[in-house]
Amino acid sequence: MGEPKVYARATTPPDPSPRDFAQELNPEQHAAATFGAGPLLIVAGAGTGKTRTLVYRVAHLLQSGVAPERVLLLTFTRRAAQEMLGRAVQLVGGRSRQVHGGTFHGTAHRLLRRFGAAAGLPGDFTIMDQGDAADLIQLSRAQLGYGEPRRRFPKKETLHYVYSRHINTGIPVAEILAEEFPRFAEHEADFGRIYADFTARKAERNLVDYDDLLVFWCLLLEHPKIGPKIAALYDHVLVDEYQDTNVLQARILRGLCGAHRNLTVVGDDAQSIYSFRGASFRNILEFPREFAGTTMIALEQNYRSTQPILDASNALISRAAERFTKNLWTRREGGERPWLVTTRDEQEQTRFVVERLLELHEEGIPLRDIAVLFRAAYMSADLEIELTNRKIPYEKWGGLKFLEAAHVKDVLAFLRVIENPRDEVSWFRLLQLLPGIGEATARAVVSSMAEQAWSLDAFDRFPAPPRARQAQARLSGLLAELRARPSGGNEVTGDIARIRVLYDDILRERYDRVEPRLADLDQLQAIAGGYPDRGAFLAAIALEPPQGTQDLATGTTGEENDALVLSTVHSAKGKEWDAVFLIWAVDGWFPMARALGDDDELEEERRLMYVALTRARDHLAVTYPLNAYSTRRGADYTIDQLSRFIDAGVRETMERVVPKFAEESPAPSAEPAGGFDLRALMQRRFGEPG
DNA sequence: TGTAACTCCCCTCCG
DNA sequence: GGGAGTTACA
Repeated sequence: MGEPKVYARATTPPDPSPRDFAQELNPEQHAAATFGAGPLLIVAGAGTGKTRTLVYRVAHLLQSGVAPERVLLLTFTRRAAQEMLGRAVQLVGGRSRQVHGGTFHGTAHRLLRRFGAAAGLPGDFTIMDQGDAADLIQLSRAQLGYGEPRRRFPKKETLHYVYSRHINTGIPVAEILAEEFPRFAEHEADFGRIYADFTARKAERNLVDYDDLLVFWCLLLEHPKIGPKIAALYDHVLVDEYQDTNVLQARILRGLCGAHRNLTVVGDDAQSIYSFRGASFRNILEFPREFAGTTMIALEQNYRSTQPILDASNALISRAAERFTKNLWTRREGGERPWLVTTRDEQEQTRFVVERLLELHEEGIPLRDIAVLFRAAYMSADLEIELTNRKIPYEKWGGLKFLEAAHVKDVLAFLRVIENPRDEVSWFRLLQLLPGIGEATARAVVSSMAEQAWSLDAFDRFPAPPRARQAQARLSGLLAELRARPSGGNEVTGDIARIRVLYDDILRERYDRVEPRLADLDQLQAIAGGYPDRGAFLAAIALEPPQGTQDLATGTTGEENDALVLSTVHSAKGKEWDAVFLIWAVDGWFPMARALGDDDELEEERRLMYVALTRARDHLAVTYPLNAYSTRRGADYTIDQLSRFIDAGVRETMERVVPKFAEESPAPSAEPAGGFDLRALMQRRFGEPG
């Protein structure tokens, strides 16, 4: 629902004749793909053909007569589902397209539009993203009188985080506060009051946040009348990346599969990296207990990486405390050891990465088969500048999203109040765009509109301060005009164009860096062209936000332009490249400073680094600078140690490298506390004379 | 009383 | 580069 339809062909070719999958899979993969009925847990290490197995399992089900629309495939991103179903088409033909595939949230959305009314959820609800939800909580907070800056009170993001954590994990708020925010424990009752208001507010305003999508789905499934109806839609449910699901999602699966128990989940506990979304790797560890009679199949043969890369990865993860034991191995011969690269500072790290990737490129590796990974999006800033200077094309995945930019949210707010006149968050945002109207006035207007059933008249009549009058009239005229025009007919782009007649001037006045922001709006307009109506556009953009710059490129699919990939490790999940660079492998960066004091978080950082290393097929380089500029200290300082995860055992599996240019300027004076033999490093590959 | 301009501070990961 | 907190001004 609501996504642009992209079909490769106008007509479907005849289904291929049945194939013998035993020839195309290894014994474990084959057993998993052709498994019969009942709960199945596939524990699949990195690069062991997890996706392939799942694709073949879908194909097997269809080939053995299961109707495609009775199969549900839940994946981490919508794109992953499309990719898998596309591959299933190759195996068993176009029927695979009718398999229901998508994310938990996307599927929840589809089902709620269809069945939500019966449970008291109107069909035309608006989906809020995380920022919107926090803004709405802020309104609840102000309403209840917690707005005054008296004692230390949690900010809206914290309020929302605790709420979301409670919903997704089922842990009582008091417990979350005690464990993670002891300084706010005394405010527990206030949290409760704010959450009650927030929940009521969402219901009155017809707003639904990410957590609600799952909660409502879960509640519908547990509804005596509607639950069985939804559960009866599917005979088989398959879940990818199970290690990144939370207890709420597990509960949904119980409701969905309780009757037939045909549930297949695939995952790798060693790659669980989404605990901040309430996911727990214990979910996958406990699956066999949760679903009695589970069959478990482990995939350990790796088809991606060379053995030296696997050796380093295995060494890294072997320190993890709790896990299904598995050791990756490969039949691939040879391969060089991963490089551990010491540089003097960030600039030299950048220089190393650029020179080395150009070298690999000259050896014939396309840029798009090379990736630079990092813990957090901002860590690639220096590299991006250099790549731009050198005119090396790149695309960046993850990090600060396009949709979080203030000017984009502004424009979406116009569309949203047209779609849902009760959208308080968007009204609040729009009102503050008018000159002379700030938080207090906006709040007063919104509450008076709430009393008047959110009619546009109510907006028209409010006594704006004199200098806002003209803008008020223009805005009112625009909204009336857009609302009068029925949505549809591919005209969301037109809507945005009209909005911009009014808004571009506001943008110019309020923000700096006007040109790139206007360019963002051009892109937003282009994206909107792919959707049939405003509702579909707004839902899609909330549920499947464009992931990187590539998604925003208009018209092209990216096939013809060869570009290096820069990505956060999180966004690199499930992907692979011929050559991978992991930069900033230093304590405080990776693992991040705030994880250092918490064992669970530290373990997750370790798994995250494991994900990073296992993305590489042939070449892997882990780099770290010895000095950094710290904004906190306002000065250069020496880094204490490289990432604690790269301990002696891991270093043994790696080749130590110091870039040649390190010698062109004075070497760092002191050996870092982590304790490497710098002189030995200097002798390596790059340091050797000639 | 409320807005707007100013300063300071701190900064993950994502559906 | 944005949000929270502070201050000057209508």
